[in-house]
Amino acid sequence: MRTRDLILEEALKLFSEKGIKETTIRDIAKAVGITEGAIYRHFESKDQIVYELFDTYSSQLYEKMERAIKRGKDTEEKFRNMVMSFLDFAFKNPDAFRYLNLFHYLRGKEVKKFKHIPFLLLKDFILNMDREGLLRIEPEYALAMVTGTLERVFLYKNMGILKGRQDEVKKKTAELLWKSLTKC
Amino acid sequence: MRTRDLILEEALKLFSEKGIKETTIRDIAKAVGITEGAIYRHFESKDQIVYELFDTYSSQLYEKMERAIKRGKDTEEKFRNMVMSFLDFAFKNPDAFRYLNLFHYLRGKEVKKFKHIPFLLLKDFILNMDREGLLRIEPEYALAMVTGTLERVFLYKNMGILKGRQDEVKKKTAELLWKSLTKC
Amino acid sequence: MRTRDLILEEALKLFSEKGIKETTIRDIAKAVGITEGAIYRHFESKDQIVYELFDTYSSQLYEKMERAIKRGKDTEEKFRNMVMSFLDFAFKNPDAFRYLNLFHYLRGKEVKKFKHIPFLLLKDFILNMDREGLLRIEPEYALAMVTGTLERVFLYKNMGILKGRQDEVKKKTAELLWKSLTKC
Amino acid sequence: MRTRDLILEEALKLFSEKGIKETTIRDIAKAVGITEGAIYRHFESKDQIVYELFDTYSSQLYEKMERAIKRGKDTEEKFRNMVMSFLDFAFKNPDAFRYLNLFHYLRGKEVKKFKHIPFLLLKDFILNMDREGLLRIEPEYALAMVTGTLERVFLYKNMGILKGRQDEVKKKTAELLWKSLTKC
DNA sequence: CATGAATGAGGTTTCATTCAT
DNA sequence: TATGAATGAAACCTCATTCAT
Repeated sequence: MRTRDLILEEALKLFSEKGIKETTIRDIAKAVGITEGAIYRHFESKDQIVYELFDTYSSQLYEKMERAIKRGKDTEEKFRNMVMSFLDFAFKNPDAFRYLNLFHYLRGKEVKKFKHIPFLLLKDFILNMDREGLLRIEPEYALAMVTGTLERVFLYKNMGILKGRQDEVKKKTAELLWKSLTKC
Repeated sequence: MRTRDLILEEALKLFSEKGIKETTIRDIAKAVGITEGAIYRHFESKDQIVYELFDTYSSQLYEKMERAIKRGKDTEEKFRNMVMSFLDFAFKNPDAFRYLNLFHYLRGKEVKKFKHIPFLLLKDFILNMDREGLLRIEPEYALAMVTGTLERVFLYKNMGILKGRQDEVKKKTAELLWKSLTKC
Repeated sequence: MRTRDLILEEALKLFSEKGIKETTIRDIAKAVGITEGAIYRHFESKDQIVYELFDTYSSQLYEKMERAIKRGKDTEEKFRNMVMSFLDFAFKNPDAFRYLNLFHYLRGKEVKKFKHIPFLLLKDFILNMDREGLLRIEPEYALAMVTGTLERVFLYKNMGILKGRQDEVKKKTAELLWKSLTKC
Repeated sequence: MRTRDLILEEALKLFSEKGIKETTIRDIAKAVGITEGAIYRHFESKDQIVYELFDTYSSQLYEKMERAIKRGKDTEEKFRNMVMSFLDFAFKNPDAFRYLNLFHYLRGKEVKKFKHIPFLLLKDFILNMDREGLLRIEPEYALAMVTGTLERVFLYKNMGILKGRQDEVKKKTAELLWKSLTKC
């Protein structure tokens, strides 16, 4: 069953580099070192690969964030842990993270088939912060700021615009977001 | 020469809705009410349409931001004007804005063929703020926060997550970003 | 729109000779003298060709039989006319007739999408003969005998087993069936 | 050697239900509960399965009819026995019978490889009836009527159009055909 | 300027068959 | 004998682009 994983691995790489439509089954097969037909012994269709990759990694990120939140003593620590685990996942799985981001601009309704959407976890957390009276801005703006900043921090780190060690970046981003969101 | 503009108009709509690869020349022709062949009277290729749309709207946004900056008396007003003009463009041309965003995750090098990249204007502005000693965070982080937040504010407004009048949203976002970036 | 008809014509020929699954789009394209892609300007799919051919020719046969029945003065003449028009169609459109027969053994429920099924006309006619007290055998057996004999007469005529002029064959078959069905 | 028979059994079922081309080696393997490769331990190719099934069942039907004929005292009883044994086979082996019928409209020359073709037996019998002066119609028409009616009686019985016990149907059909063929 | 049929390359998928285990 | 992954050819279909009209 090694081949199946190889297919997923190479598909993820290619999808995140070139886009889903731009990646052909032949591209994937070539990357794995098999023929096109062989892929269909492991997956029913290209769509299934697309789906499975999304499901796997969004669940993975979701659970990582969930665990990170639980590890925190108070809301601030929970928030920082969550942000840092988010970036940790992105830095360790850049392809997967880029891949997950492909779905922001493409779908919407179809995403509801999936078990765990990290975005929803983040949203709940921030709504909770609001209920606790911690936010100095409306929660929707806070959400936009957190998700947007996190995505860009990853992007700019990967593009070389943002320098420094990963640990440092994670810490600084958590710090910066917490301060921006909460009453000074 | 009206047809040419109609083609661009419909192509923009379709590209931003379904994606570039997912939109066929036939789709565009049908939307305009002409046939496939006719498109090639006006454009050499599909790529040319893609290119021209990007060029047009990135220039438009760039110049709008440029003018907004000039209208400000001091750095704070310049910043607020820039942010607000950015969102103004996005709200008034949602298709164009979504379209421009398609290029963040797909290309990179190829973007260098274009005259005016709004991102570069923003970047320069923030570097300048840093030089003036206004930032309380490193400029790369500031850049990530501004670009990310702006994109998400637009996205969430369009998805209905973020409510309120456009004017209000623009003002609030400018306010929030300025406060987050600068020393309290 | 000539090409569209040519495609139908050649598809009919090939389907009736080799079978539907055994005939490829490429076979049809080659027979017409165009490329495979061109077929899809005229038809959405292979299935649509299959469907349209069935619809066209089953309607045609149905209506031909309907007119033939109307031309008869009494039941006997109506019956003979119907049988003869059935064979007339088969002899003049052997491919179409063979093609229609392909569906006896393949489908069943799906056939209900079609407007005019010759079989149903025949069935009604024979049930009517029964109500008039003309049959010496149960109507279901009469139906089996008529449909079965007609199909085989066509088949054997085409295979050369059954000799003689078409007109003769039509008349003899009508005679033979009428006598077999009715009280001597 | 049980597996070999199971393969034939399931292949027959699938072929007669869905058609030969429409049935894959994988379908057969799954139905038997083995894998694709295993089939090739027992058969050289799919074609061999197709061939062997035809050979087996056409011989079986042929011999059954032969024995039935021998059991009759005079021509009428021989004829009735033959017809009834034919239907008996069809009712007891509907898949096999449907399968044999697939070959009427598909092949022609290739059928000559086979030892025993029931059709030829029937043909000889009827030519003999003609020589004995028993037929009131030309033998080719008689042949068409017999083969056609038999096939349809089976078909309509299976489809539920023709009701009644199998024994009854067999007897009635034999009666009806004998009367239709011979001088009253 | 416009039509729309046609091309040709390439995409996804299917499937009989082979082969290492 | 059996497995099941892999092959390779071929099937259906798509689509940017060309071209005669």
